[in-house]
Amino acid sequence: MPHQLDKTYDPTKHEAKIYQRWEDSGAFKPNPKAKKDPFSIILPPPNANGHIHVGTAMFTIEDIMIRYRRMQGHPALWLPGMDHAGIETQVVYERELAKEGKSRFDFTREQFYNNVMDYTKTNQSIMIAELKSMGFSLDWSRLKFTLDPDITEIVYDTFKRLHDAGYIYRGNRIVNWCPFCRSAFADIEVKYREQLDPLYYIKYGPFVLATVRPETKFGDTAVAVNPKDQRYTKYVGQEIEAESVLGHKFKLKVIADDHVDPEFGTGVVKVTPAHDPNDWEMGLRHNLEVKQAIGTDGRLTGLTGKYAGMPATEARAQIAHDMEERGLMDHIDMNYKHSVGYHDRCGTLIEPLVVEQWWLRVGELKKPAIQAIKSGEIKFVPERFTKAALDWLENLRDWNISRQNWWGMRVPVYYNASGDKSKPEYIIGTEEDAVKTYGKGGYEAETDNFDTWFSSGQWPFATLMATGDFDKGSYPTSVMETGRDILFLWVTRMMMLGLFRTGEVPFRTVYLHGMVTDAHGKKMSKSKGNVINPLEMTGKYGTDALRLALTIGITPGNDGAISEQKIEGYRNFNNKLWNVARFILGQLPEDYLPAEPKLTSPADHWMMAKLNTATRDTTKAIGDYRFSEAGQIIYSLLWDDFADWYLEASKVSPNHDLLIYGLETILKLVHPIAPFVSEAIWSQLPWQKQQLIVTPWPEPATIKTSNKAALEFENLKQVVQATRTVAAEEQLSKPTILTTNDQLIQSAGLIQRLARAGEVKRVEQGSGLYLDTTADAWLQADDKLINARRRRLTGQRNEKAAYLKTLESKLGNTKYVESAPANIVQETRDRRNETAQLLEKLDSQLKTLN
RNA sequence: GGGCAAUUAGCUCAGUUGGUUAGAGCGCUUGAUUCACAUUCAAGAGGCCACAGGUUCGAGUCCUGUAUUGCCCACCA
Repeated sequence: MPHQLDKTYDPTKHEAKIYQRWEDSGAFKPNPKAKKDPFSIILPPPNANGHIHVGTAMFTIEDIMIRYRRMQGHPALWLPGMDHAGIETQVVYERELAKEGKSRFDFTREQFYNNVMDYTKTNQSIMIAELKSMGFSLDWSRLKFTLDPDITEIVYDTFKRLHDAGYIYRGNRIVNWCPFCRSAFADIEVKYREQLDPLYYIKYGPFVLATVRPETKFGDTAVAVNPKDQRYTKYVGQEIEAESVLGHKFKLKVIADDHVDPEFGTGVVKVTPAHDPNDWEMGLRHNLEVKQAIGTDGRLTGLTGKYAGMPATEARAQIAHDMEERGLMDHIDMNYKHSVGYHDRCGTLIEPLVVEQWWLRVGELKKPAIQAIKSGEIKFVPERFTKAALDWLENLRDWNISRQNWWGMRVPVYYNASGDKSKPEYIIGTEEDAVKTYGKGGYEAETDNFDTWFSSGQWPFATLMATGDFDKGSYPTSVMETGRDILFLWVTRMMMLGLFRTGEVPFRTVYLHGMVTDAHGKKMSKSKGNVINPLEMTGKYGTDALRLALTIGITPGNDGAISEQKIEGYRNFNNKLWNVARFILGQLPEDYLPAEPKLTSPADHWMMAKLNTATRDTTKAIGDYRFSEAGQIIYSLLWDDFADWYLEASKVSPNHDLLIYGLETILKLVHPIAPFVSEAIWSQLPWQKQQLIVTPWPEPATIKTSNKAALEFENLKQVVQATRTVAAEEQLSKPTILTTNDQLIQSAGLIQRLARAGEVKRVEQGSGLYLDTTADAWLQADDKLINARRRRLTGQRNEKAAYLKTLESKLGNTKYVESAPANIVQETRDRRNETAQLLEKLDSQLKTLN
């Protein structure tokens, strides 16, 4: 019997080897022989621009589902991928460049792209190694990258199909422009921050009006008032003359528009269609000219005279100052609080600008997604996100899918530069197509890239099409598990694009996890210094410890706190499991082979019942996405039941087959959450020829357990615990237990050992300290001891008496007896009887003291 | 402004459709320990389940309202 298990479990000795063995054996690939329905999850592709973080480690949830389904006999596919993550990677890379005092403008666009590609590829291999170290049973043979040629081809094809269906258009509209990235962004990529800014009340001909942005006044093409505002009715439709900060006079139309709030400022607003989304809308309604005062570089344009070339932020103060000098400033409110948009990736102030972009018309596109949610074809865990997703989709406006960044997937468009007006303005396709259409040199390639979410929004079907799994039942995928924070950014878009392209939902269930926070529920951030590095933790405590810490005590959709202390606790759990195995294996005879366990002692029946219940409950919990609960059930099964009671009991008379059966069952149950330690122990079982990862999921045993026998052990436990309590409180050493119960006597040796009792004696009539159990057992005690216990006994007695009273009044309530379910009422009756009996014993005992 | 969470032991959190005297881990107190594990064992203390109403035989759980905290969305000249 090879049972040279170390005294403690050392994860570093096992993990890498085990992972290698799993991968080499092909266990991560969906088993073609598995008979059940395919189960598939697409890994949300991590951004290949750094190391994994605790958020990435949360994909443990997916591994749990995959391992569980694999063991259950489903062909389970977990498909890994890597995201080029467009702007995010570019920003990270540019930060690196900045450290060397460089920027992307020190390179050609092509050089830059190639450098980022190298950077990404390097990071990818780091990332892959780190994902492997987490124990993730991803099928690496199917690894995909968002910029792979086959993926790109599929994304391009979708784009063409969308275009042909009339969902794509190119338009010159106001967009969220980031002057640092020199790119437009979607509304959802703008994060608003509340801040204080001066609110300038400037003189505009006959008006005084409030503005935060005097620097945009060169782009003003009207002044607006509310149509109902009596104060200004006479001006509506007129032209006013005002003085420019540059000295000259100019004229502006006065328009009436409902958007203007008469209560705000003076009720007059300058209208700058080129630099404000609302003004843009007003411009459309009133057919106003669009004059661009700020360029894509964030600097003032030629329109602004001497201010041209000045960054907009600087220009503001300068212009305000100059206006004051010229007497054009009425006053300044320095306490104006409002929220201002910043680019969520690079943190630069967003400049609304009018720039031509590619747009996705969502009006029709979103309908099937809305329908799929409403009909329940796509379910959310937790459920409350259903409404959030619906609301978002219903209010969704056209999506700007083009980006002017340098790192990304190019929009596959070629423009007509042939001078031949009979040819189309642009085509969608390859360069070859462009040559065919426009002739050599007769075209210009689009330089815009796709919004990274436009391509990753196609990830489920694109990856499966590229690997050839699409038609083999892996699509729709079973579950999409990802962070709550990208519900709108990613999940809803996958629904729209997936349904458009395939006619089917991309996934049936969306499971959203919350954010991982520090020990006190605070967001982790470098500046706070509270970041937990998953690799540091797994190195110190083992991967399984981290995985358990990310599973237990964490609720779907809610933030979950994690601390080194918590991880350490689960390291201890793994060590406990290891030592349980060490202990059991150490006592097996040479050449032991397990047989079907026979239940002989009450402890056996009790343990078997516990194992069955836990198996059933764990299975149900995992199936219902209650992973935390599953973890807790197993934790308690191993530690509280198996180790603390059954193993201890087995020391008196071991039942090897049941010990092994219990150990194996626990290893199977815990494997999805703690794969390494369970596999490490499993590999020590010489009769097990296949790896645990591919071993069938346990089912409740068919062997009959006796409730009566199990209950006997439960009684014994209570006697033991009650004895321990008294012994601990009164500092007794080896107390004598008296009992009138023959069954207890049969387990005398066991009780003696577990309770550290001196003797267990059969008596005709009990005396001494009655142990608070349903078994008839007493602790032999002299008057001194009983007197010492008197206060406690009285307390106990009063507690029972009060409880009995509530039970009796409950049963005295006819409404309760009539309307509560029969089994609940019966339970109450049983408890009443038990309590009454107990009370009687306590009373008679107290009487002997008087 | 709209929405969603959360509020339960000192801390971090469970508590599945309403039904035992509300649980866990950590922390704390006391004690133990050659015999699988000090990454251990045993025992203990600690809770008006945020507050106020309501529904019900019965509420931590359902409803209404209030407060505090966090998040999301929209608007802000």
